[in-house]
Amino acid sequence: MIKITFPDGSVKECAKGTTAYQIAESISPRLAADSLAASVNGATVDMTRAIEEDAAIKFYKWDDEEGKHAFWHTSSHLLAEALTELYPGIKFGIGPAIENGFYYDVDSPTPITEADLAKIESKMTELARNKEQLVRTEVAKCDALKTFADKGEEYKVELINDLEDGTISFYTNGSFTDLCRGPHIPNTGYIKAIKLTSVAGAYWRGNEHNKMLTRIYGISFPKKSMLDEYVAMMEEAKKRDHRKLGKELELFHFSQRVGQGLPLWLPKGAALRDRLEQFLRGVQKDYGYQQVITPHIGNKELYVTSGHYAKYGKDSFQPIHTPDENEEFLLKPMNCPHHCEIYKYKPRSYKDLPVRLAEFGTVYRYEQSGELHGLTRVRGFTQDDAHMFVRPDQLLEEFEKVIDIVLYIFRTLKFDNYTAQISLRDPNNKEKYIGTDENWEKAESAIIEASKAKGLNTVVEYGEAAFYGPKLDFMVKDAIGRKWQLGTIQVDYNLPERFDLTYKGADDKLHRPIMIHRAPFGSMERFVAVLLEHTGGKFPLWLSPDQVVVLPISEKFNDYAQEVSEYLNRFDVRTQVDDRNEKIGRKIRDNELKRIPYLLIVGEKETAERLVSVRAQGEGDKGQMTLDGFRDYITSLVRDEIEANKMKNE
RNA sequence: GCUGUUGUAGCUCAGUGGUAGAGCACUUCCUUGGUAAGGAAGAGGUCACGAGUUCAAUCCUCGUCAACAGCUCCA
Repeated sequence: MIKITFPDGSVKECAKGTTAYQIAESISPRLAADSLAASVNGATVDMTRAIEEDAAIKFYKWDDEEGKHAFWHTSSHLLAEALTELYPGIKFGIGPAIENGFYYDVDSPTPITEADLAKIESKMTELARNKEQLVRTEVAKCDALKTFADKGEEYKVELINDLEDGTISFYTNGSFTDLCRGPHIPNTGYIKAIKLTSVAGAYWRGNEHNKMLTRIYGISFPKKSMLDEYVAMMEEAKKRDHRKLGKELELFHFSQRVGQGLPLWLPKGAALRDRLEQFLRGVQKDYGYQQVITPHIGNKELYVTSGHYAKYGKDSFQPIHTPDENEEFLLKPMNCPHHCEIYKYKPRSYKDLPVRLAEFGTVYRYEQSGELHGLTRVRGFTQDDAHMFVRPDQLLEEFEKVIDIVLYIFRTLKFDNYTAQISLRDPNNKEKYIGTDENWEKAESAIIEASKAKGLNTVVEYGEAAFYGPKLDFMVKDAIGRKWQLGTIQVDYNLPERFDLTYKGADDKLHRPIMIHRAPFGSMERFVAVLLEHTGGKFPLWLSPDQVVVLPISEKFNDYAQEVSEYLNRFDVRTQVDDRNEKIGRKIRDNELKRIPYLLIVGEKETAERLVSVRAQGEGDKGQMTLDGFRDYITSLVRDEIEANKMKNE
């Protein structure tokens, strides 16, 4: 342990290896921490210098987030310097490092477009070669204000005004001085490869009532080869875009005439989705779920009762009126109220609980037009929804069971790169949520406890809860590194209250059940999208819309090919025949590109001896098999894919 | 929703103030083949939609719809 004494007399103990930056961060997330002169184990240490040195060393280990952060942050200063020289009179907003690179928001007197990026890039490269030091100066807040006010930097002035009183740090590289708390890399000479990726509009401070600034995005690396790798990766990611693959593999389609964000599932897409549904139905049956079906619309009162109408009513598809205008119905934006009514249709005993109601429920939400994106954000989608009504003593166990289902699904589909996010309410804005503090605390601790019991690697996010309860969200990264929320599990004390749900206890009194909402896929649409990008369209065998295509060498063998196909289909192996008048090489190419898992080539020899020549996707020729042999082979592969991960939860 | 960009054949894209082109896909014919593109011919478009400017608009202007990127949002 290292004992650190700060000038104000406070003492902090840190594990050895803790970086100065981490220490500074842990004391105060704001600028004040930077200028601390701390006493470490008796000796005085300039924390600012220590932070800079940490950063300087760390970017060499490129897998270190802090190091990358410092590197990209310095790059944004370099970008600003280049802009200062190229665009006199330009004003600066903020210029942070982000997950992949950096940006700077600017207000330029002359517009900056994609076409200007090359010019700015070469200016940056030129400046970087000067190996400019990033020089730190510290000034009083009032002096800082004056400096930027004199230069007409209205955005910086606004930022400084929001800072606590005291000393403020500036960093200067070449002709550019910025308000900044660091840390940086030692000099700009380390930035060897720069790519400005795009220009976009962004509102000042993210508020659409503010002025729109120009945001210039870029990424930089200490080596040219690293940039090349990054560019190659982005190109690969583009190939995996689910919108592109969905078109190529004929899975889904959007029609302008049907409407924005309303996907049409094509036969192959529907087959894929159907497989996923059957799979989940099977799992849920094992866990004691009961399937229900509810209508696509519901009386507006249902949502007034649930509280959803007050919260989302005006931003939703507007009510449908009966001809006599006496009643209003909403397109179902969620399934919970319907399921509450199913719970309520008869008196429940404590012996009946948990009641687990599942439905592939299609819901409609009026998402902002600018937010729609392929299948990941749509206006009509189907949730793999279920609601568990449990007694308080069952809450934890039931929650853990749901986690088991989610993890089983992730294992089966090989989603290894996921994170579990505990989404709690914003402690500073409690009025945004409904329900009592007591219930919120109970719900939050149930989620935290269950996650711990299951050994999940979790992050906690405040302000991410639903308005009626906290959530455990499972996030996966897509091919381009974007994070998507898939599975979600939520604890809810509020809806049972609002719908007056009860059960008769052993004490012959009425008690209130607790509700768990959950959707392990999130929605069928989003799940298929993420699955597409995850697999690049090469679905596991059991999910493939077409599992096998039979390729006759010439038309003479079409009859036998047909016979093979019919035989396999009888055993639920999804098989087609490619009887086009094309050469075998052509048929192989086309079907490989369609990512068909198994191709069966049949010619003279196979027809005579009732065999098939097997070719596995991406693996080439696997030799000949008898019909029965291939059937056994493929059905056992399918069985293994689904069963393999099942037992690991115990 | 906001800002910007885009919309030409089923797909990927050229192109022009005087009503359009390529490659792939499609159809027909030739070819009957052994593990990633055989050959020939043909068909296919209200140039997203609506209005305006013009002798003339796919092209210029405005509006609508949709897609893309970013911001904001996500029960």
